[in-house]
Amino acid sequence: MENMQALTHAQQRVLDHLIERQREGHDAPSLDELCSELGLASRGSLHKHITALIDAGLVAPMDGKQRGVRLTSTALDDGSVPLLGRIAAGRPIEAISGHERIAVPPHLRGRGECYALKVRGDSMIDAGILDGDTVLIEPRDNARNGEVVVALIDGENATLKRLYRRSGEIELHSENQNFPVQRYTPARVQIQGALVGLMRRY
Amino acid sequence: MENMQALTHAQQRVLDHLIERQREGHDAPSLDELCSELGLASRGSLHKHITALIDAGLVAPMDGKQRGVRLTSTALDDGSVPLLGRIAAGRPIEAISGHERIAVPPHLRGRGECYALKVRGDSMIDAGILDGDTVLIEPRDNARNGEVVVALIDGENATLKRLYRRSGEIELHSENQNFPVQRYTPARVQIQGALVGLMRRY
DNA sequence: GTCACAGGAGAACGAAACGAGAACAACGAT
DNA sequence: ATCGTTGTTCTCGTTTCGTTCTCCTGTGAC
Repeated sequence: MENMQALTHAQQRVLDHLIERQREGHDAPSLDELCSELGLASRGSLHKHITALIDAGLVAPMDGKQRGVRLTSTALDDGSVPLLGRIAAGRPIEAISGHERIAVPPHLRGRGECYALKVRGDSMIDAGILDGDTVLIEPRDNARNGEVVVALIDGENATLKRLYRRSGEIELHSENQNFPVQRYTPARVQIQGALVGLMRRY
Repeated sequence: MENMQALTHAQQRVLDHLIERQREGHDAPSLDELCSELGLASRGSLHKHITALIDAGLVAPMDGKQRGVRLTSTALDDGSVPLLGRIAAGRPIEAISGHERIAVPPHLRGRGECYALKVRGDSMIDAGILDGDTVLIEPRDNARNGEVVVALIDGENATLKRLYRRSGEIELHSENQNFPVQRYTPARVQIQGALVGLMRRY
């Protein structure tokens, strides 16, 4: 946040590799291991980059400890995901106070970043999405036919619905017989993300 | 949480081996046994690592006792849970090969130990439990009225059903109109666990 | 061209990790 | 009592590792 000067090419490459490593569950490496993984022949060069990353606050300082190369929480993926709010049919997303986060097992997440929403209401009950469930949303602006998406209508109302494209129109299906199918012109519907996972506690 | 300094390589290796051992049901080893299993030649070195793990709170202190190497509960709790098999209506649980485990966020777990099952079939679809979902089961031999349980009928068939007690009988409801309600005498129904969580990937 | 700079190679040093081995005390079985 | 096993503690040498240093090379700006 404070020392926000851009990283050089090589520093970025080291950081990317560290993040990749951690995502795959490897433990903290030694400098020699990192060297061979990065195709370097000298620890000294690598050490320069790591100290630069420490100065940038992206890597935790390793005070002489062996295998001390660890990512800082900012760059670190601790398996949690921001819980942004509640979503229901026909209302905008209700923001949840503060910056709450919720733990999510890796296999429920998509590839990239995603966020969580609490479901309010029974509008998707026939899709097995109940009131109180937590859904994981991968931010996207497009979706395949039949995917469940967070759709923003007229820039106002965000809802969780199953999306179909039919002859120039967009159909948003509530999976609940009591709710009618909604049809809109593509211009009115903006896709904000797609459903990639669900968690429920009993 | 308190003394959370990273373990060294060798310490981690010892800890991993101990966890593996315990998960496979072996009893507590002696230092010599551990040495040969780990490929070490000296008890002294191993003992140093074990005391380090004790300091880290991952192994219970063995005050001179023989075969006193026991793991702390925190060491065993890596946020994963055994994935025991698949469950469907009317068939016994299909064991899944090996000792597979699956990561589960802490808030989905009940208080104690629990395990995971993959759901096969649509018999609980109206309860929002779909084919392919992963359910978290807390082992118990009793349940409150209306809870979803893993019930073993006549010691043979395990199913996931909603349980009600009605006038001396036990009713097992499939949450699917196509499946009839099953009624049994209490003697024929054995409760194996209760549903505490659910995960689904899209 | 000169200059600055990013990037890498390699050597050297001190500290820590690691494992071997020996020695000793406590304990159990024979 | 005696012997073997086990936990514990110690020293010692080797390896690994982080750190620092100097030196070399390419590149872009001036």
